[in-house]
Amino acid sequence: MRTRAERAGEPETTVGTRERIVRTASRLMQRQGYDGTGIKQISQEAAATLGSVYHFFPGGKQELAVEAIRHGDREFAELLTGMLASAEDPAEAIEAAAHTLAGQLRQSDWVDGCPVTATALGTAARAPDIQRAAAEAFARWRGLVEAKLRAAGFAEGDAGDLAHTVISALEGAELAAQVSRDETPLRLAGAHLAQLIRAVRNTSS
Amino acid sequence: MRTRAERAGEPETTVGTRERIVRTASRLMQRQGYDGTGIKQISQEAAATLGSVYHFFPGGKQELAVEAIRHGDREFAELLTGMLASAEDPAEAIEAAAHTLAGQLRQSDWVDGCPVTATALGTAARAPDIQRAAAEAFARWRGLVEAKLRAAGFAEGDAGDLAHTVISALEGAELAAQVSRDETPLRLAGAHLAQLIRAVRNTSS
DNA sequence: ACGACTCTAGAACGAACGCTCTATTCGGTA
DNA sequence: TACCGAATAGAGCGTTCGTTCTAGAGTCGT
Repeated sequence: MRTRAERAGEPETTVGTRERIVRTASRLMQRQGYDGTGIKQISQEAAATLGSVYHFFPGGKQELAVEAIRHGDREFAELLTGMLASAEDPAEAIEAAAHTLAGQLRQSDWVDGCPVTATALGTAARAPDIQRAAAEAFARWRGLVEAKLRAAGFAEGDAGDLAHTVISALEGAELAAQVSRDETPLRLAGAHLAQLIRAVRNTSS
Repeated sequence: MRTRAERAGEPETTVGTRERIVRTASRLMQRQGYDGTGIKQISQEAAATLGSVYHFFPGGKQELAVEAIRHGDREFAELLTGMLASAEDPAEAIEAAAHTLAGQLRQSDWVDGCPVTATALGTAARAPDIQRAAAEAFARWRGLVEAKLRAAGFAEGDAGDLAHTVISALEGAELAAQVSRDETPLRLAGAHLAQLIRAVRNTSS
């Protein structure tokens, strides 16, 4: 069922309670992790009540966390799609993506890292649902990079392998940058990934 | 003051209470994160009492977390030193390191990832001490890789830059492998890092 | 006008949290 | 032997946790 605001087709200025809860949960868990984020904090910052939270997510905190990860997944996938489209050459596009990520991370005062890592880490053993949602997110992002490489003429195997390393390296570099409060890891990862992509292109031609 | 067992020079079979607490805290926080790990759980699994924990760590949970990260730092530095010494060629050594990490991760049923990431993530904004200890760990590991590259003849700038990316990529690949419960990210990261190192060596010669 | 239903609202529950406190045991030194 | 500080031991503090519960407000078809 949709709320009045949604039915009226109002713009994003007013958003449904459920969506507000998911967005808030995603942002808070991204910053504080699963255990560091309380349901009450989520409901307060989302301007919702506990009743609403448990109405929309009868599965409780775990169900909410899964939805939060899926939200972060979609969010980053859109961002990545845009960044990959910024240049025809995949090496250039990925280096640009690294710089964009570095800028956003610095702008948030090194607080907003990967939207799924903090939530997934530490819950993997306890909550298979959360771990699975995080794995799906990684796989989706990898698929976007792979498609970009395939479109640029890379062979199927090379594209898949490179996509794995691109996502891993970006993820790790964002982590290192966040912990060190320094964008150098992301800058260097971007440059090295571009160099690696070009090296693989040359060896396979 | 040291305990009787330590003074007597007994082997690792008996270890002091303080060390036992630190090791347990490091292992638990590695798996469950900072907020997911309780002081009481640590004291129980370390076969110590709450009184002992607060006797050795009057700064409470935060002080204990800093010591836990430092412990993980030293532990991984030793592991990395050994892996880097396994081959003269740094490219081979790092690829071997990735494989070793993959094996250990799989062996722990994808539970024991990086010993500092889970603890540092989510506490960065709240606890500067913890964030600083994690940053120091990353810097130390990077220094080890840089020294290996320098010893193999890489120029200072190239070695430092590559070391950044090696640590970032290994970190991210371990994360991806843990979340996906699949060692492919670590295997590919090792192969690609070796390829990247060789490419840099050739361009600078 | 009216039941049916969705959603909002927040008090209250037991459990667990980090931490403080006092009491007790123990080994080394005077 | 007497003593002292290190270390152990755990009851209990106030707070917060995730969750449940009942009550009310808003909106629809009929």
